[in-house]
Amino acid sequence: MDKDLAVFKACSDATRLRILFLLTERELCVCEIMAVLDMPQGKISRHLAVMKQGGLLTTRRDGVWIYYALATDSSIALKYVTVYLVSARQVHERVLADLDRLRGLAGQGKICVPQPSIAALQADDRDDTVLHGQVLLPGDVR
Amino acid sequence: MDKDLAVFKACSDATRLRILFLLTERELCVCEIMAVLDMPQGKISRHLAVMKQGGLLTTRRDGVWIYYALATDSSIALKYVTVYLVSARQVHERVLADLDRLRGLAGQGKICVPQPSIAALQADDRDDTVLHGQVLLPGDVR
DNA sequence: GAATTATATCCTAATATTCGAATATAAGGA
DNA sequence: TCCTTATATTCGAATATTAGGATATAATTC
Repeated sequence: MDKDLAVFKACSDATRLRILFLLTERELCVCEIMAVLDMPQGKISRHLAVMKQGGLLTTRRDGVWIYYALATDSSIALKYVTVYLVSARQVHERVLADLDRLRGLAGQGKICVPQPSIAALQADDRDDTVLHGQVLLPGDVR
Repeated sequence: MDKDLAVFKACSDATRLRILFLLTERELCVCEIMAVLDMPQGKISRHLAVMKQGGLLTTRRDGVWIYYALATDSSIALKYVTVYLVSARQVHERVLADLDRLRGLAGQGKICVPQPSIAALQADDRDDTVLHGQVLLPGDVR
Protein backbone atom coordinates (compact mmCIF):
# COMPACT_ATOMS: atom_id res chain seq x y z
CA MET A 1 0.00 0.00 0.00
CA ASP A 2 2.99 2.25 0.55
CA LYS A 3 3.76 2.35 -3.15
CA ASP A 4 0.23 3.45 -3.92
CA LEU A 5 0.44 6.05 -1.19
CA ALA A 6 3.61 7.44 -2.76
CA VAL A 7 1.78 7.71 -6.08
CA PHE A 8 -1.05 9.72 -4.57
CA LYS A 9 1.38 11.94 -2.71
CA ALA A 10 3.17 12.60 -5.95
CA CYS A 11 -0.13 13.60 -7.56
CA SER A 12 -1.14 15.91 -4.75
CA ASP A 13 0.76 18.94 -5.90
CA ALA A 14 -0.41 21.25 -8.67
CA THR A 15 2.98 21.54 -10.35
CA ARG A 16 3.57 17.82 -10.34
CA LEU A 17 0.11 17.11 -11.69
CA ARG A 18 0.71 19.53 -14.56
CA ILE A 19 3.98 17.75 -15.32
CA LEU A 20 2.25 14.38 -15.31
CA PHE A 21 -0.32 15.65 -17.79
CA LEU A 22 2.47 16.90 -20.04
CA LEU A 23 4.12 13.51 -19.93
CA THR A 24 1.02 11.84 -21.33
CA GLU A 25 1.98 13.52 -24.59
CA ARG A 26 5.51 12.11 -24.79
CA GLU A 27 8.71 11.90 -22.84
CA LEU A 28 10.20 15.29 -22.02
CA CYS A 29 13.47 16.69 -20.84
CA VAL A 30 13.71 19.14 -17.98
CA CYS A 31 14.22 22.19 -20.13
CA GLU A 32 11.03 21.52 -22.07
CA ILE A 33 9.03 21.27 -18.87
CA MET A 34 10.66 24.44 -17.60
CA ALA A 35 9.71 26.23 -20.79
CA VAL A 36 6.10 25.12 -20.77
CA LEU A 37 5.44 25.78 -17.10
CA ASP A 38 7.71 28.81 -16.92
CA MET A 39 9.26 27.76 -13.64
CA PRO A 40 12.86 27.75 -12.38
CA GLN A 41 15.01 24.72 -13.10
CA GLY A 42 15.62 23.74 -9.50
CA LYS A 43 11.92 23.59 -8.80
CA ILE A 44 11.20 21.36 -11.77
CA SER A 45 14.08 19.04 -10.94
CA ARG A 46 12.95 18.68 -7.35
CA HIS A 47 9.42 17.74 -8.36
CA LEU A 48 10.67 15.29 -10.95
CA ALA A 49 12.83 13.68 -8.29
CA VAL A 50 9.82 13.24 -6.02
CA MET A 51 7.88 11.54 -8.78
CA LYS A 52 10.75 9.35 -9.85
CA GLN A 53 11.28 8.32 -6.25
CA GLY A 54 7.58 7.48 -6.04
CA GLY A 55 7.91 5.18 -9.03
CA LEU A 56 5.83 7.34 -11.37
CA LEU A 57 8.63 8.25 -13.74
CA THR A 58 11.56 6.68 -15.50
CA THR A 59 14.56 8.49 -16.90
CA ARG A 60 16.74 8.07 -19.91
CA ARG A 61 19.89 10.02 -20.52
CA ASP A 62 20.77 11.21 -23.99
CA GLY A 63 23.95 13.20 -23.90
CA VAL A 64 23.37 16.25 -21.76
CA TRP A 65 19.65 15.78 -21.65
CA ILE A 66 17.66 13.60 -19.32
CA TYR A 67 14.29 12.53 -20.59
CA TYR A 68 11.51 11.79 -18.15
CA ALA A 69 8.64 9.50 -19.03
CA LEU A 70 5.62 8.04 -17.25
CA ALA A 71 6.48 4.68 -15.77
CA THR A 72 4.35 1.60 -16.36
CA ASP A 73 3.84 -1.51 -14.25
CA SER A 74 5.14 0.24 -11.17
CA SER A 75 2.08 0.02 -8.91
CA ILE A 76 -1.66 -0.49 -9.02
CA ALA A 77 -2.34 3.14 -8.22
CA LEU A 78 -0.13 4.38 -11.03
CA LYS A 79 -2.07 2.34 -13.51
CA TYR A 80 -5.32 4.02 -12.63
CA VAL A 81 -3.72 7.43 -12.31
CA THR A 82 -2.41 6.99 -15.84
CA VAL A 83 -5.85 6.17 -17.15
CA TYR A 84 -7.10 9.24 -15.33
CA LEU A 85 -4.42 11.46 -16.84
CA VAL A 86 -5.16 10.37 -20.39
CA SER A 87 -8.85 10.83 -19.80
CA ALA A 88 -8.77 14.19 -18.01
CA ARG A 89 -6.20 15.88 -20.19
CA GLN A 90 -8.89 16.83 -22.68
CA VAL A 91 -11.10 18.36 -20.03
CA HIS A 92 -9.06 20.76 -17.93
CA GLU A 93 -8.43 24.21 -19.37
CA ARG A 94 -5.03 24.61 -17.86
CA VAL A 95 -3.88 21.24 -19.12
CA LEU A 96 -5.06 22.02 -22.63
CA ALA A 97 -3.15 25.30 -22.50
CA ASP A 98 -0.01 23.53 -21.28
CA LEU A 99 -0.24 20.94 -24.04
CA ASP A 100 -0.71 23.68 -26.61
CA ARG A 101 2.38 25.43 -25.37
CA LEU A 102 4.31 22.19 -25.52
CA ARG A 103 3.33 21.62 -29.11
CA GLY A 104 4.21 25.21 -29.87
CA LEU A 105 7.73 24.66 -28.62
CA ALA A 106 8.40 21.63 -30.77
CA GLY A 107 9.58 22.13 -34.30
CA GLN A 108 11.13 25.49 -33.64
CA GLY A 109 14.51 24.14 -32.63
CA LYS A 110 14.57 26.43 -29.65
CA ILE A 111 14.53 23.78 -27.00
CA CYS A 112 16.16 20.38 -27.07
CA VAL A 113 14.49 18.22 -29.70
CA PRO A 114 12.66 15.09 -28.58
CA GLN A 115 13.63 11.76 -30.06
CA PRO A 116 11.68 11.10 -33.28
CA SER A 117 11.21 7.49 -32.32
CA ILE A 118 9.14 8.61 -29.38
CA ALA A 119 7.12 11.11 -31.35
CA ALA A 120 6.17 8.34 -33.74
CA LEU A 121 4.54 6.43 -30.90
CA GLN A 122 2.34 9.36 -29.93
CA ALA A 123 -1.21 8.57 -29.00
CA ASP A 124 -4.21 9.66 -30.95
CA ASP A 125 -5.59 12.57 -28.99
CA ARG A 126 -9.19 11.55 -29.48
CA ASP A 127 -8.88 8.08 -28.00
CA ASP A 128 -8.66 8.50 -24.24
CA THR A 129 -7.70 4.91 -23.53
CA VAL A 130 -4.49 5.07 -25.48
CA LEU A 131 -1.15 6.28 -24.16
CA HIS A 132 1.91 6.33 -26.42
CA GLY A 133 0.17 3.90 -28.70
CA GLN A 134 -0.48 1.45 -25.89
CA VAL A 135 -4.01 0.56 -24.80
CA LEU A 136 -4.76 1.14 -21.14
CA LEU A 137 -7.47 -0.86 -19.47
CA PRO A 138 -8.46 -1.24 -15.84
CA GLY A 139 -7.35 -4.81 -15.35
CA ASP A 140 -4.55 -6.42 -13.37
CA VAL A 141 -1.07 -4.95 -13.20
CA ARG A 142 1.08 -6.82 -15.60
CA MET B 1 -8.18 20.70 -11.98
CA ASP B 2 -8.45 21.91 -8.40
CA LYS B 3 -11.13 19.38 -7.59
CA ASP B 4 -8.94 16.58 -8.86
CA LEU B 5 -6.04 17.93 -6.87
CA ALA B 6 -8.16 17.86 -3.72
CA VAL B 7 -8.99 14.23 -4.43
CA PHE B 8 -5.34 13.26 -4.70
CA LYS B 9 -4.48 15.21 -1.58
CA ALA B 10 -7.20 13.37 0.26
CA CYS B 11 -5.71 10.07 -0.89
CA SER B 12 -2.18 10.96 0.10
CA ASP B 13 -2.45 9.99 3.74
CA ALA B 14 -2.27 6.42 4.99
CA THR B 15 -5.15 6.76 7.43
CA ARG B 16 -7.42 8.37 4.88
CA LEU B 17 -6.58 5.75 2.29
CA ARG B 18 -7.46 2.99 4.75
CA ILE B 19 -10.78 4.69 5.44
CA LEU B 20 -11.50 4.96 1.73
CA PHE B 21 -10.86 1.24 1.29
CA LEU B 22 -13.25 0.51 4.16
CA LEU B 23 -15.92 2.61 2.52
CA THR B 24 -15.82 0.47 -0.62
CA GLU B 25 -17.52 -2.16 1.52
CA ARG B 26 -20.47 -0.02 2.61
CA GLU B 27 -21.27 3.26 4.30
CA LEU B 28 -19.87 3.50 7.81
CA CYS B 29 -20.35 5.65 10.86
CA VAL B 30 -17.46 7.18 12.72
CA CYS B 31 -17.48 4.72 15.58
CA GLU B 32 -17.14 1.79 13.20
CA ILE B 33 -14.12 3.34 11.55
CA MET B 34 -12.65 4.08 14.97
CA ALA B 35 -13.11 0.49 16.00
CA VAL B 36 -11.55 -1.00 12.88
CA LEU B 37 -8.56 1.30 12.73
CA ASP B 38 -8.20 1.60 16.50
CA MET B 39 -7.64 5.33 16.41
CA PRO B 40 -8.95 8.20 18.52
CA GLN B 41 -12.23 9.80 17.56
CA GLY B 42 -10.87 13.27 16.90
CA LYS B 43 -8.36 11.93 14.44
CA ILE B 44 -10.95 10.00 12.47
CA SER B 45 -13.33 12.95 12.38
CA ARG B 46 -10.64 15.28 11.15
CA HIS B 47 -9.68 12.97 8.30
CA LEU B 48 -13.30 12.44 7.35
CA ALA B 49 -13.77 16.21 7.24
CA VAL B 50 -10.83 16.56 4.86
CA MET B 51 -12.28 13.96 2.52
CA LYS B 52 -15.77 15.38 2.66
CA GLN B 53 -14.40 18.82 1.93
CA GLY B 54 -12.52 17.34 -1.02
CA GLY B 55 -15.75 15.95 -2.42
CA LEU B 56 -14.85 12.31 -1.84
CA LEU B 57 -17.49 11.59 0.76
CA THR B 58 -21.12 12.26 1.46
CA THR B 59 -22.81 12.10 4.84
CA ARG B 60 -26.20 11.01 6.07
CA ARG B 61 -27.40 11.51 9.60
CA ASP B 62 -29.44 8.84 11.31
CA GLY B 63 -30.21 9.92 14.83
CA VAL B 64 -26.96 10.27 16.72
CA TRP B 65 -24.94 8.55 14.04
CA ILE B 66 -23.48 10.07 10.92
CA TYR B 67 -22.83 7.67 8.09
CA TYR B 68 -20.07 8.41 5.62
CA ALA B 69 -20.12 7.01 2.10
CA LEU B 70 -18.00 7.33 -1.02
CA ALA B 71 -19.33 10.10 -3.23
CA THR B 72 -20.03 9.57 -6.91
CA ASP B 73 -20.03 12.02 -9.82
CA SER B 74 -18.00 14.51 -7.85
CA SER B 75 -14.92 14.78 -10.07
CA ILE B 76 -13.03 12.95 -12.77
CA ALA B 77 -10.26 11.98 -10.40
CA LEU B 78 -12.66 10.50 -7.89
CA LYS B 79 -14.10 8.25 -10.51
CA TYR B 80 -10.75 6.67 -11.26
CA VAL B 81 -9.75 6.59 -7.62
CA THR B 82 -12.92 4.65 -6.92
CA VAL B 83 -12.13 2.12 -9.60
CA TYR B 84 -8.66 1.85 -8.08
CA LEU B 85 -10.03 1.30 -4.59
CA VAL B 86 -12.34 -1.49 -5.66
CA SER B 87 -9.56 -3.10 -7.61
CA ALA B 88 -6.76 -2.80 -5.06
CA ARG B 89 -8.75 -3.77 -1.99
CA GLN B 90 -8.20 -7.43 -2.74
CA VAL B 91 -4.46 -7.03 -3.09
CA HIS B 92 -3.12 -5.13 -0.10
CA GLU B 93 -2.59 -7.12 3.10
CA ARG B 94 -3.47 -4.30 5.41
CA VAL B 95 -6.67 -3.54 3.56
CA LEU B 96 -7.75 -7.17 3.69
CA ALA B 97 -7.08 -7.21 7.42
CA ASP B 98 -9.08 -4.02 7.90
CA LEU B 99 -12.00 -5.41 5.92
CA ASP B 100 -11.89 -8.61 7.95
CA ARG B 101 -12.04 -6.63 11.16
CA LEU B 102 -14.94 -4.63 9.82
CA ARG B 103 -16.89 -7.78 9.02
CA GLY B 104 -16.01 -9.14 12.43
CA LEU B 105 -17.57 -6.13 14.10
CA ALA B 106 -20.88 -6.44 12.30
CA GLY B 107 -23.51 -8.77 13.69
CA GLN B 108 -22.21 -8.58 17.23
CA GLY B 109 -24.28 -5.58 18.23
CA LYS B 110 -21.27 -3.98 19.82
CA ILE B 111 -21.04 -1.02 17.51
CA CYS B 112 -23.83 0.92 15.88
CA VAL B 113 -25.61 -1.28 13.36
CA PRO B 114 -25.50 -0.27 9.70
CA GLN B 115 -28.73 0.20 7.80
CA PRO B 116 -29.91 -3.12 6.32
CA SER B 117 -30.92 -1.39 3.11
CA ILE B 118 -27.31 -0.54 2.51
CA ALA B 119 -26.03 -3.97 3.37
CA ALA B 120 -28.39 -5.40 0.78
CA LEU B 121 -26.68 -3.37 -1.91
CA GLN B 122 -23.25 -4.74 -1.10
CA ALA B 123 -20.99 -5.52 -3.98
CA ASP B 124 -19.82 -8.98 -4.86
CA ASP B 125 -16.27 -9.16 -3.58
CA ARG B 126 -15.00 -11.04 -6.57
CA ASP B 127 -16.08 -8.57 -9.22
CA ASP B 128 -13.72 -5.63 -9.03
CA THR B 129 -15.71 -3.39 -11.30
CA VAL B 130 -18.73 -3.30 -9.03
CA LEU B 131 -19.22 -0.95 -6.11
CA HIS B 132 -22.38 -1.13 -4.00
CA GLY B 133 -24.06 -3.00 -6.79
CA GLN B 134 -23.22 -0.33 -9.34
CA VAL B 135 -20.97 -0.99 -12.30
CA LEU B 136 -17.96 1.30 -12.57
CA LEU B 137 -16.40 1.92 -15.93
CA PRO B 138 -13.79 4.39 -17.10
CA GLY B 139 -16.01 6.59 -19.22
CA ASP B 140 -17.25 10.15 -18.84
CA VAL B 141 -18.36 11.57 -15.53
CA ARG B 142 -22.12 11.52 -15.45
C1' DG C 1 41.71 21.15 -19.29
C1' DA C 2 38.63 25.30 -19.47
C1' DA C 3 34.18 27.01 -20.73
C1' DT C 4 29.39 25.95 -21.57
C1' DT C 5 25.03 23.80 -21.02
C1' DA C 6 21.70 20.70 -18.70
C1' DT C 7 20.45 18.87 -14.57
C1' DA C 8 20.77 17.72 -9.53
C1' DT C 9 21.27 18.89 -4.83
C1' DC C 10 21.87 21.74 -0.65
C1' DC C 11 20.47 25.36 2.65
C1' DT C 12 17.27 28.13 4.88
C1' DA C 13 12.88 30.41 5.52
C1' DA C 14 8.01 30.06 4.87
C1' DT C 15 4.11 27.39 4.89
C1' DA C 16 1.22 23.35 5.48
C1' DT C 17 -0.02 19.04 7.68
C1' DT C 18 -0.71 16.04 11.40
C1' DC C 19 -1.40 14.79 16.03
C1' DG C 20 -3.01 14.48 20.98
C1' DA C 21 -5.67 16.59 24.22
C1' DA C 22 -9.30 19.35 25.41
C1' DT C 23 -13.58 21.39 24.50
C1' DA C 24 -17.97 22.13 21.83
C1' DT C 25 -22.19 20.61 19.61
C1' DA C 26 -26.17 17.85 18.79
C1' DA C 27 -29.46 14.12 19.39
C1' DG C 28 -31.92 10.85 22.43
C1' DG C 29 -33.58 9.21 26.66
C1' DA C 30 -34.53 9.45 31.84
C1' DT D 1 -33.95 19.75 32.16
C1' DC D 2 -30.05 16.91 32.93
C1' DC D 3 -27.27 13.10 31.45
C1' DT D 4 -25.19 10.21 28.08
C1' DT D 5 -23.43 9.07 23.65
C1' DA D 6 -21.73 10.21 18.95
C1' DT D 7 -19.45 13.43 16.43
C1' DA D 8 -17.13 17.97 15.36
C1' DT D 9 -13.90 21.51 16.23
C1' DT D 10 -10.18 24.07 18.39
C1' DC D 11 -5.46 24.76 20.16
C1' DG D 12 -0.64 24.31 20.31
C1' DA D 13 3.42 21.50 19.39
C1' DA D 14 5.86 18.58 16.27
C1' DT D 15 6.80 17.42 11.78
C1' DA D 16 6.74 17.65 6.73
C1' DT D 17 6.56 20.09 2.40
C1' DT D 18 7.70 23.75 -0.63
C1' DA D 19 10.18 27.52 -2.69
C1' DG D 20 14.15 30.52 -3.95
C1' DG D 21 18.81 30.99 -4.37
C1' DA D 22 23.26 29.16 -4.45
C1' DT D 23 26.19 25.55 -5.44
C1' DA D 24 27.53 20.90 -7.34
C1' DT D 25 27.83 17.41 -10.96
C1' DA D 26 28.10 15.63 -15.53
C1' DA D 27 28.46 15.66 -20.44
C1' DT D 28 30.00 18.43 -24.61
C1' DT D 29 32.74 21.36 -27.13
C1' DC D 30 36.68 23.95 -27.90
